[in-house]
Amino acid sequence: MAGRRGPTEHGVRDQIVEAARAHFSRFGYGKTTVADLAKAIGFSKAYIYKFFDSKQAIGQAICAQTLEQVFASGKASIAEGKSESDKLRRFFNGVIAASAELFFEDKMLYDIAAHAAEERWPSVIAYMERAEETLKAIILAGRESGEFERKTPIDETCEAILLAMQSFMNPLMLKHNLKDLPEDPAKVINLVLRSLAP
Amino acid sequence: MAGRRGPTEHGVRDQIVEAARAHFSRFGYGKTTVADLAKAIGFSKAYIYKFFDSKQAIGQAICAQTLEQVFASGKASIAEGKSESDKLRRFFNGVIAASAELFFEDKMLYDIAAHAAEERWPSVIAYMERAEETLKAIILAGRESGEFERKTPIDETCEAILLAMQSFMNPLMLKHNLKDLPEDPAKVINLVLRSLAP
DNA sequence: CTAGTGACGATATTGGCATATGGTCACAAC
DNA sequence: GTTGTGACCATATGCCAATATCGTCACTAG
Repeated sequence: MAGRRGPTEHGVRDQIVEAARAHFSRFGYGKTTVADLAKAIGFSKAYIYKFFDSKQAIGQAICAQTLEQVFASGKASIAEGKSESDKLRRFFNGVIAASAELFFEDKMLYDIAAHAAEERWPSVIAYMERAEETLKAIILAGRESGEFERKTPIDETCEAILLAMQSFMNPLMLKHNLKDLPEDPAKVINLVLRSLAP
Repeated sequence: MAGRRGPTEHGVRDQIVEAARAHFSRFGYGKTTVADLAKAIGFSKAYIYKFFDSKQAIGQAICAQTLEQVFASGKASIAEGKSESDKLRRFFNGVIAASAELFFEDKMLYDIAAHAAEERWPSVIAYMERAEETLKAIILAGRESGEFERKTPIDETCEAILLAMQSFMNPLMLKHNLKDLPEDPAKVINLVLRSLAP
């Protein structure tokens, strides 16, 4: 994990993350100081730096946590899918719905994610990689069952789909596309499914 | 035309636009004052306002001009296309190449376009509408010739394609996708063409 | 050794004030 | 009528000192 320090497993690290999540969510990243976090957990500011390289590293941790939840939401939506097409549709809808909810219900955390996307933080890279893995599994299953075409190289297919969905998957871009949810992503998903037809 | 005033055809209007283009390009929108423009054309600042509602209206004009050139670049690329698929590919590649060139060669003007996209200025709406028209013409021709499928409603097809290509067509989003040009858009175009297959 | 901190330097950030800028208007010249 | 402007106001911007914040380090306690 980038930006970490000291003992990997440690109660204080968890306390820091917990306090950071609460503060970032309520006051925003910019308006909370690491002194605030220190006060919240009852230690000195210097002690925080035994566990994290920087304030930004704490931001990374919160962002990773947040994106993890968004991703989990998409992953969970897959279960209800009856076919691989359906699973693909539900996966994207799930992720997008969770992202949009984050935007409306927890704007401060959303802004961290958007900033992370802009700066290409590892948490966003990891999030995209996991999305790609999940997508790949669905498509391979669909190819196996004859639901999808098999000619196009699998990696190109996955990359292309994620690029096409980028406007809705990437928090930085999604925020400019909120007004036509969920219709717009549905249109692109339909296009993607047409492109997957055997 | 939004933000305009006074005589539609007028030499001074053209002078203003010309001076604005030169100044915005060299110093940026923020760093050029309307007094600068007035001085450049040898009139008083007040006279500028006989032709434009606001400084932003001048920015709109420059942005419209810039996007017009980008669009024209894409439109011109179509001519060399041998098939409708080829035309579609060339159109997007042309637009994206022109946009990228603008980014690297005329960053100041690019920034105006990106800002316009963020604020949904009419010039950007018009640009997207023209792209949609052009795309629609190509697809209809392709449907006519049997090159493309005909089941999907034409408007949904066009909207979906533009949404899928948005990351590269929209200046605001393109700037985050410059590092993998032209491979990344090519992947999405391939996906789009697969989705159009009969 | 581990847990923990106060004090410190370097760098952001803020608040207020002077100035610059966007935009209007009444008016002059023709 | 059209062409053109200086003077003006309200707001935005730039600037600079005071302050706040980040991050480190030497150090203490057990």
